[in-house]
Amino acid sequence: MKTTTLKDIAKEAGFSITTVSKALSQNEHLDVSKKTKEKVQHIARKLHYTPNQLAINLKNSRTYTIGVILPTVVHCFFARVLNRIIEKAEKNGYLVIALQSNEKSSAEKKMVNLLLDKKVDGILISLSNETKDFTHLKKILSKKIPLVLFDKIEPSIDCSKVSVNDKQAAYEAVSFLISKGHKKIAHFRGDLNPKVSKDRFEGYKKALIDHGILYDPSLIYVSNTNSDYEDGYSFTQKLLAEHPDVDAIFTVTDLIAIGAINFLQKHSIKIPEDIAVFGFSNWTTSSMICPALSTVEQPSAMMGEVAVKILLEEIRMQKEQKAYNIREIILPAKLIIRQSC
Amino acid sequence: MKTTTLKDIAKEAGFSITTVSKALSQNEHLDVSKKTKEKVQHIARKLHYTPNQLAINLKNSRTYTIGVILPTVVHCFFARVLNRIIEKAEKNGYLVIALQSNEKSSAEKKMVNLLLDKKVDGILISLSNETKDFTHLKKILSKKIPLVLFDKIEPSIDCSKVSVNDKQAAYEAVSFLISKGHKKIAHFRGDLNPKVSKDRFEGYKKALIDHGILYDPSLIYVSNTNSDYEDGYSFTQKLLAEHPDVDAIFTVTDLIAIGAINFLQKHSIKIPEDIAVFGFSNWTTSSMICPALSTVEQPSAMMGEVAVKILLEEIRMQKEQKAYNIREIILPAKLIIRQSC
DNA sequence: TTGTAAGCGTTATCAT
DNA sequence: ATGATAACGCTTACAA
Repeated sequence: MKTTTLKDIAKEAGFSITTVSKALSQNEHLDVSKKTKEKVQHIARKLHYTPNQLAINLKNSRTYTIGVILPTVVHCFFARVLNRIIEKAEKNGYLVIALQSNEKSSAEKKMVNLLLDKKVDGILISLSNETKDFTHLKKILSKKIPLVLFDKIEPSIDCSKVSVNDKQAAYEAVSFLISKGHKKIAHFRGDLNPKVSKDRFEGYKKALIDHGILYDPSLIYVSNTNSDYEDGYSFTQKLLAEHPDVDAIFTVTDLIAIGAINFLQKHSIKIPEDIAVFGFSNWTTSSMICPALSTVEQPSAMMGEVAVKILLEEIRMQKEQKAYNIREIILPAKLIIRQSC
Repeated sequence: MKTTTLKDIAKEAGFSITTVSKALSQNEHLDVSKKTKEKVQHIARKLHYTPNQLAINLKNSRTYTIGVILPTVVHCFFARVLNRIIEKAEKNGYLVIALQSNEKSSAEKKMVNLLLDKKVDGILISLSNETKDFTHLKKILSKKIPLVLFDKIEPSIDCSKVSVNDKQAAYEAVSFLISKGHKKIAHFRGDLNPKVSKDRFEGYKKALIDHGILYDPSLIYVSNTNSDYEDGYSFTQKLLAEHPDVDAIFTVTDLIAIGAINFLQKHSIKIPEDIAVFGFSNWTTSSMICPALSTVEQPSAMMGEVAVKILLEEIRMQKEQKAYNIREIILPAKLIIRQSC
């Protein structure tokens, strides 16, 4: 069964396509007599008319679609962000095309092109760890497509950004450990590139220094594989061998922390009495293991919400040909203290 | 800077739009002289021409976009499925619009309409628990849009389906518990509606019967809130009060099992010596808690992969006006035995 | 109040 | 080998 178009309605109603279009338009001040309007609308309903979005898209050069590129959806944090992005976008009449870079810069670039081809109205990106060249982002901007970076952002790019104050959160977490009497605090950090990893590391260092504890580089272990959990486990083993007197571990992610906890438990080392553990991210898992992991709660949903909100505003401004200022939002994270410290 | 169109190239090259279109087309046997072709392609590159997909979409009535509706992305299983769907779709030139029903039937219906309006080429749905009326699915089919249901499927709908053999997996899990000597096995099940919950329950029952154990309805606890974890915890408490001699618990999801484990641990009940626990779904968490949870691994990625594969095939057939047969794939699940039993 | 015609950017058909 | 024209379905000046 062929889908009905304005033409079909026009034929049936005995009006021109134009009049039918007007009669069906939301636009109130489009002179059509009440009678015609009703007749047309009635026929439209009878024939199950739905406007062909493709045609409207072409006409308006808008798709009411936004694209999202994130490292992966199989990750609590990103899943929560995406969840809120989809919800909020839909509530505002936008659909979301989701894409995953899997931390590959090349994939990210390709996906930007796909979205540009698709003529999405705006793009949201959480950069891959690997991304060091930003021409693809500049390309988006040069086409005047609104772009908002979130979580993994790049300061040098001239677009709105939403991120979490990782450094501050790490600072607070380590300060908390210190306030509990811990003095020799190891840090299991992530690779150098992602800004978040660097920020958390710096927060750690600053907390030590501010509290008069000497920063000891040998207490730092860098995870650059993708197996956080295993790294947490093996780093702890190594750490205990190298620093038997360590009394706390602060990790860059919960997963690493959980690996650490499992090693400690397997070797009957008491948490937090012998060694305290502090994670970062508040994975679902973290509240369910025992001892439950103290960690930093990142405002994931909030991040998604703010990112779409800004993007949609920019899309609107853009459409109305108005200039808009880019915004850089830094959301606060908060400590969640459980039993592991 | 205005985006370049065929018109711009035509003007610059001194050819008609038609010729330019032909010169740029993939279609080889479209008589254009080698010289013109090269000239046109050169100019196209110079002007950074990219075809306007919107126009092509309108022309072809295709969008190379598929829609996915699932209960939520914030769930290991669905995130993994979605992950693979996105990947596989993209590899085949399709983009994915993701939508979440949050287990609301009304939302699901609305989203189907959104996707239909957007003229997606095909739709993938994992039904919400609440969905009992299927007119929205029939609407999709009546428009000849390929539809594939996965995981939460509805047998009565005439479309392809991909699901997991939940009943068989539950049967094997419970049989395993029995083989380990457990005789009084409780079951924490989910609500009645989702087919998966029913299937797992039936597998449980069948295993008991087949092994000569009397099915005792008082050992069944039904979780119909959305707080699986808490239910697992409180059900265990209740269970121990009502059946102090219970020796194993089989749960409909890992989350419930983890709730149970935490209660048992808090009350120093040994796992699996006093009570064994068997979950279902293999959440990431399950391997990280202690004792690590024995569970059923569902082939999530495989499910996503198979679902898109079938959908894309049907889209192709549909486009070529060929008839196709619907397929019903049932994927096997496998037991993962860890320390909790 | 209603209708004609042009246009969005592309491609297919049919001349030339 | 190249090009004019129509068509996809809709919107919107501009006429009538």
